[in-house]
Amino acid sequence: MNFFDNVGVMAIGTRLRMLSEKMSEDAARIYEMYEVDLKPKWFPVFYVLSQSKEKSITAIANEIGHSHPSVSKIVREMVREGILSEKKDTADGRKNNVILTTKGKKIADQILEQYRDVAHAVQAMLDQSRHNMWQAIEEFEFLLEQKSLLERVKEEKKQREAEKVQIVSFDPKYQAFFKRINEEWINAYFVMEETDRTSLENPKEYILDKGGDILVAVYEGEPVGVCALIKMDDPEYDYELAKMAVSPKAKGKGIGWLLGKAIEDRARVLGAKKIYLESNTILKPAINLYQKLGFKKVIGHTTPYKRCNIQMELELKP
Amino acid sequence: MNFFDNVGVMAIGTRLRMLSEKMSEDAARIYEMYEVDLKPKWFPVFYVLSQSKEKSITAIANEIGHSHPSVSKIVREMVREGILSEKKDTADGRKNNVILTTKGKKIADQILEQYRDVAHAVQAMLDQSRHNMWQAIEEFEFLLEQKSLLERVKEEKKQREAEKVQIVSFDPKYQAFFKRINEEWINAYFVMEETDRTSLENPKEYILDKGGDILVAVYEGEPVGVCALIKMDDPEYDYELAKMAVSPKAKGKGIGWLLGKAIEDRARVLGAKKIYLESNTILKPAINLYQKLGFKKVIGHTTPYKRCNIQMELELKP
DNA sequence: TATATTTACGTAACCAGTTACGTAATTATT
DNA sequence: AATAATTACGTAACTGGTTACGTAAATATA
Repeated sequence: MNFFDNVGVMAIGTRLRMLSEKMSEDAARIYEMYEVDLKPKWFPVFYVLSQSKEKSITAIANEIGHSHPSVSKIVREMVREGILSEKKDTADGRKNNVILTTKGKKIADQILEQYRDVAHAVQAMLDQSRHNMWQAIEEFEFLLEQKSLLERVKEEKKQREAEKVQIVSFDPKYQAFFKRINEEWINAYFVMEETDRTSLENPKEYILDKGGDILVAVYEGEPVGVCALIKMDDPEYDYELAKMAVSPKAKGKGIGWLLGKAIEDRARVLGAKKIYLESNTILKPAINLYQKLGFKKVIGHTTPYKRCNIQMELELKP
Repeated sequence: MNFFDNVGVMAIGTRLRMLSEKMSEDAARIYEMYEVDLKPKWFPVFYVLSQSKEKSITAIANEIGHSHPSVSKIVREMVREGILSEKKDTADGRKNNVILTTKGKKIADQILEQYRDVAHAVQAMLDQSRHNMWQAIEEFEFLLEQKSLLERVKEEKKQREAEKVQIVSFDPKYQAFFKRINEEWINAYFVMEETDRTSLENPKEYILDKGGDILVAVYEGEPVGVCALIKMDDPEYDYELAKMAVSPKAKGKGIGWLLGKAIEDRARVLGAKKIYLESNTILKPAINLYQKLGFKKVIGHTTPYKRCNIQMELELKP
């Protein structure tokens, strides 16, 4: 079965399951060999009860990392075999406290030698390995706790896709996209204003010819995002970042960030010291992005747009 | 959940299963993220078919290490989704050849990026670990192939129990045991002969007083095996190993070997150069043991016992 | 004190695998 | 050519877990 050699780490989950199955198979026969009347699947429940007096179903479930119905079923089976006994908690009528019977305690004694032998055998295997599996599992679990596999893969995807995104200068062929993509988000949250219409319909006249710039994010040949840098007539600010929009189907590729960074570079080339923007706090992902780009909130500026309730600036270090 | 810290490597199987479950959980959402219409459990089947043209159910099962009913079920599901198509083998009417449909092939193209991202993410995790889990699994599987966990545990058990076995000199209190345990195996396979009766009933007179010896294996205070060294009146041999018997309930603890080794030492102390024995080839485990102890078959000796059809000797190096 | 929320736990249904078994086709043997 | 053994595969039942959901008890809140 050289399947795993070919498919590689992609199937690490499957491989783990198969290894665990192979080991559990032997487990049943090991119990038999020691004449211990315990099903392997009972072991975790049995173990925690052998270490403590009585425990409720959920307490056991939490300790061994099973769901409570699973523990419930296992306990029922073990009660039927006379290994455990149940009794309602006197203080809390919901709780079903479980405890080892005399028979159960006898098994706990018998099983001690089995523990020792199995632990020795497994330990010997681990010691013979160059890569210690027990510690490997521990580390792997730790890493998964820090960041799930899903998140890790998501990041890989984003990074790979970001590499396929190109930021290019505006070209008349992007005019329709530039207009549509901005109208979309404005109409979704607000209403179009006159200022929007003029600049979206005549970007050359109202943005480029005035010394501003427009950048377009292109993914697989298609425009997926835009951002404008508009020349301002202000003593404090040179340029305004505006008309930033990313196509919904291209979200999650880090395009906003790439556009923002490219606009920042462009402004720097144009000799700007500070850039300005206006937005609305209901656009949470946008505000978030601006913050990640380094923009800080400022107050005391007037705006021609009704929809804006927040102003931000970014100081450009050369 | 510090359960595993307490119970240790005993629960390595359970721990593997849980880790694999945690990973499979994310798998479903990863497929979703890539908009690939594939259930994670379909992946192994899908993968082998994407690498080859058509394959029969059992061929797939063998390759991915599943049972054939499992593959059969998965294939049915995938056919229902239009990912695979089946057609009877023309040469062999029993075979059900499965192949990717056009839709399936399209998925195979889509999934390539997912492979890459997942492989990268997992590889990054492995690279961050001091103990590489992928290689650890590989090594562990290799070790299990060499010798199963069951066998390893069996050996541990045997060794531990052998340590609890003591070999002591004969004492009249073992007389009843000496007689009974030998009668048992003789009656099971043969019939008691006059020579048996006299030596079993009067070991002092017929064995010890003539310069021989009897050793008893004691386990947890109980006699569980015996072996006699009988002085011979022969130009070639000094002593005969005889009346070796181990209690059935104490089998598998290596008691025969311990007795044999102890008898060998005893013979050496008594100045023997060679020891002799007679047995019957139907007693396979016994012959096996004698061989392991170093006895070699010899021919040309007469025996007072009807049941014996093989003679062996062991040369004692000082 | 009445009501809403949370907690403990059991039952039911599901899931992804298995083993057991039956049937039909093929291959080997007499 | 007839018969036996093997192989391919499907169905059914089982296994060891899960999630979903309902009920009853306990606790928090108005």
